[in-house]
Amino acid sequence: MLHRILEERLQTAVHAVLPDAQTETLLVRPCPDPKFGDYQTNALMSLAKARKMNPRQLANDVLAKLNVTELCEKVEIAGAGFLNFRVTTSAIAQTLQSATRGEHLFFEKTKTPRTVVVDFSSPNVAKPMHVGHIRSTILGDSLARVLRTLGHHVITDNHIGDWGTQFGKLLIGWKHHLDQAALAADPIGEMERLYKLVNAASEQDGKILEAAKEELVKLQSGDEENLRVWREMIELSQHQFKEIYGRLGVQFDHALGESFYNPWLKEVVKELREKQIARETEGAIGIFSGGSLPQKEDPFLIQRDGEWQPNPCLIQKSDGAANYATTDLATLKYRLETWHPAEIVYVTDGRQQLHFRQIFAAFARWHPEAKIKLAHVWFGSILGDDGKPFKTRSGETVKLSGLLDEAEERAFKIVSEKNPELSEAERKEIARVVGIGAVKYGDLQQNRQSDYVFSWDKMLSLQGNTAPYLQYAYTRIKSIFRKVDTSNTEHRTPDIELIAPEEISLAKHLLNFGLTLEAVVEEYRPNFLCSYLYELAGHFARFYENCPVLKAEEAERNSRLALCKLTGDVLKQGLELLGIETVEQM
RNA sequence: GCAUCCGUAGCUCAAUUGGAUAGAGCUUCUGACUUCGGAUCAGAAGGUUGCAGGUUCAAGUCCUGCCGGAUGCACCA
Repeated sequence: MLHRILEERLQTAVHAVLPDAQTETLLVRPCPDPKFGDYQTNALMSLAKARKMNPRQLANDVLAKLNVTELCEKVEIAGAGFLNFRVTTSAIAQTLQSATRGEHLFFEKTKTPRTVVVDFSSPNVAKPMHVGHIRSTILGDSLARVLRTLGHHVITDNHIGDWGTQFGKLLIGWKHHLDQAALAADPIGEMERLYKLVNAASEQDGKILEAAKEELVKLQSGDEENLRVWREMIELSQHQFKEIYGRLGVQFDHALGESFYNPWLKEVVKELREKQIARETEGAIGIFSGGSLPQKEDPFLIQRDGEWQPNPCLIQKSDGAANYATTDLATLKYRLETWHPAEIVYVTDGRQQLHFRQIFAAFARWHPEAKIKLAHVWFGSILGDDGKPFKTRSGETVKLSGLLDEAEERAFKIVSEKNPELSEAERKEIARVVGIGAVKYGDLQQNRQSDYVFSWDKMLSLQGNTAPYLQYAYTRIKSIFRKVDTSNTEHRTPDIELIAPEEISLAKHLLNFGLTLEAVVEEYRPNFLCSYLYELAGHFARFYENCPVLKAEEAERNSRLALCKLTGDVLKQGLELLGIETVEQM
């Protein structure tokens, strides 16, 4: 890509002036404002600062050594020491040309592929999936898609909650209050009812809580009857997962639930005790500070009344049972030994930040030889209009299936209004793609770390910066190609000439696709891709308004057709990376 | 109390991690060719980035102190 070549030239020039300069910092980025140029670098300023040089003087020296004559019409020094590149339209056209020949789609596969495990979604057995699961599911899926497309070896794993203490209560409910008819009609609803029933009862009555704990112990020690019920609950839940993931188009390579790691839990605790990373505390076993980290960065310390107090991570409860942390450590070790990843990405909500800091720090002490990047990709909470954690008026969470239903219904109403001549089946299919796309885009489009104010209208919005806007741009392109005689394939690799300003800015934007994908992976933030695609659709819409394609003279028409084709390809690929489908017409 | 995150236009959010004149959408108002698909496009209006200092060529972004909010802090996951 153009910016890569500029980067290489810049690095050569800088090394001619400063032989010891660090290459990684010499980056070329798109200009924030086209009036400055197409690409810029600000690296010379920090370089000059570190060496106490005059930044503009350094820029001058570098510029004298810089050879980009065949790519740029001019390179200017601006401000405190920016270097602004104005590239020639023929250099842009050549890049587009190579794309029409199928050599690339404005991105390059990585030269250093890594194995990356992406852990996301993680719903609980016997509970309905609700809006809270959507962020993890969609974020994780999108990150996995982008990583994979850039050439990394990705393993997705759904760490299902199938082994928690909730099963004690569920077992009590199942044995004493099960309504078979309700279970047949709505298994998740019935299991949820049972859980709530017993949970409420156990808050009133300590005996019920005790009984629930006993059922749990029986389950975990292999009681036949309890295992049978437990398996049935999982089986019933699988149907729900399958349905939701099917609708969302999300697939996992593995779905190793918490129960999968049960056989290793004792050993994890034993090893950690032997290595003196964990020790007994008030009957339980916990991991304490290793003392190697600065106190402020140590996740096993907390400041209380001006003094540093232990903040242990418990890996075994006083009743001898393991917990969440134990399972996570066993999981980590299993993944490391099974898949040998260079990186594991955990997509969960931000409330688990301390937990993961502890897990990562504990693992580093447990297996100091392991060279692995552990990333907690966290996201904000879903809030109601009142700024508090989101609940419906009756105190329920919004169920994911209902959300998706409503999204499709709203989209169906709009499609039917706009295109009543389409058959119902066609409108249903378009509504599915548009509705689900809107929900996904609404989520991915914002910075994941921001808290999330839930609103039906916003989540299901079909106007403005939304998936339908991008999908619509795509259908306009497809519509053009329906009107072209496709038996004449001449338009596929025509000479591309960029003359109109709308053509040029559209073409320039296409070149930044790869840069965007790299940023998405670097920061684990698909919203960069959303912004990119939204701008791309905007550039296309302006091009479309101002540059007739089919009515143009042959050479110009072929050039513009090629531009349309490439825009369509990038839109489709980009949306696909967000997990969003496209339709030919809508 | 301590920790993490946040406070940006009337509302909902961006801002490529320290870069140039803080950008979008929604809302409001004005306009557009007898449409290569109007689910579109152009324009206007809207800001002391919570407050006060500091660091530097440059601060929404980093540091300090306040104010306000969310979340987490020992046997839930």
